[in-house]
Amino acid sequence: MARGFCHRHGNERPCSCSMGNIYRYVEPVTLYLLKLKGRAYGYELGNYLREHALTDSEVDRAALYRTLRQLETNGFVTSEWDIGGGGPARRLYALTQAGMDHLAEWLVVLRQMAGAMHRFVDDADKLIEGDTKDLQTTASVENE
Amino acid sequence: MARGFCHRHGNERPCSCSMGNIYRYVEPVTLYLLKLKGRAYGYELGNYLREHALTDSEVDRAALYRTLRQLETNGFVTSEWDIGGGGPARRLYALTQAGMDHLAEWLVVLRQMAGAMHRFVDDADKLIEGDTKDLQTTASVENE
DNA sequence: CTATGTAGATGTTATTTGCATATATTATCA
DNA sequence: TGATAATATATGCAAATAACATCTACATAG
Repeated sequence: MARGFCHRHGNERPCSCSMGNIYRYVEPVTLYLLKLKGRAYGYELGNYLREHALTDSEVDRAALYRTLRQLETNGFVTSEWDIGGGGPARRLYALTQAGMDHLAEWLVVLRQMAGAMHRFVDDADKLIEGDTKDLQTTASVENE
Repeated sequence: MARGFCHRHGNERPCSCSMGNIYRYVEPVTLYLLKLKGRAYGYELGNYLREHALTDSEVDRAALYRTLRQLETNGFVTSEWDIGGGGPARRLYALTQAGMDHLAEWLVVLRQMAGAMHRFVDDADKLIEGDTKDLQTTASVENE
């Protein structure tokens, strides 16, 4: 639980990397990407994962592969080998109906969390108004 | 990573308890409560923690105590024993300036995360429109 | 004196993650 | 041809976290 600025993402603003480990929400984002792409393999999904990430923390490829296997165990995705294309064999994943429903469940949870987080930040902002230096302003000035 | 409805919080809606373990954000909420209450002891904070929680998951008292000690180690709070009042001795905590700044850092991070989460949910909602049963509607109907 | 509630702390175990590494196939280029 | 780079999946292990149970200690009600 070090201080908020991390070496990976620079010093413009506090970064979730350095606020203690925050879950990376690999599962919902993976389900979403699978729905978006129709069918895809792990390595490919790994390339889209970052731009849809919910935190600053990058998702480890190992975590993604493990998540996909777990999702399959739970019946949320199916997979089959794709030997055809160039390069090493790929395990093609696709969402099941259960997976679609599970994504919908995640959305209910995440909407709730986003709301709670937003309210918390607003409340806290009102509370500390003036008592701390404005981090964003300070940082953007430092960056000129 | 069981399905989304949990035994602790009933069946009205999917619950973060059952979506795999999601961090409980004990640290920022603790910092916020300390700022709000001025000075307080762990057991007391434990009673307010739930209503300010960012997830459905309840916070373990042990986790709260450990977080407070950790915050002290990092210089974000100070503590002293309060022997005076009836009952067992209480360890009274108070925020330091560094703790205030750290809370401000958390707010930057959480605001960012809340935004990302909100956008994610909106995007995904558009994507799955119609493909899944509407969980909230279904649940509220089931509950009549 | 026992039970209960308050208050804080610790130990054990399980899960999750990050990092390093293994393995295999194809592509590229000298 | 041989070296090596890129693609693709997977596993082992250490460290961090979390849940749950347990423990000490004090006060008060009955």
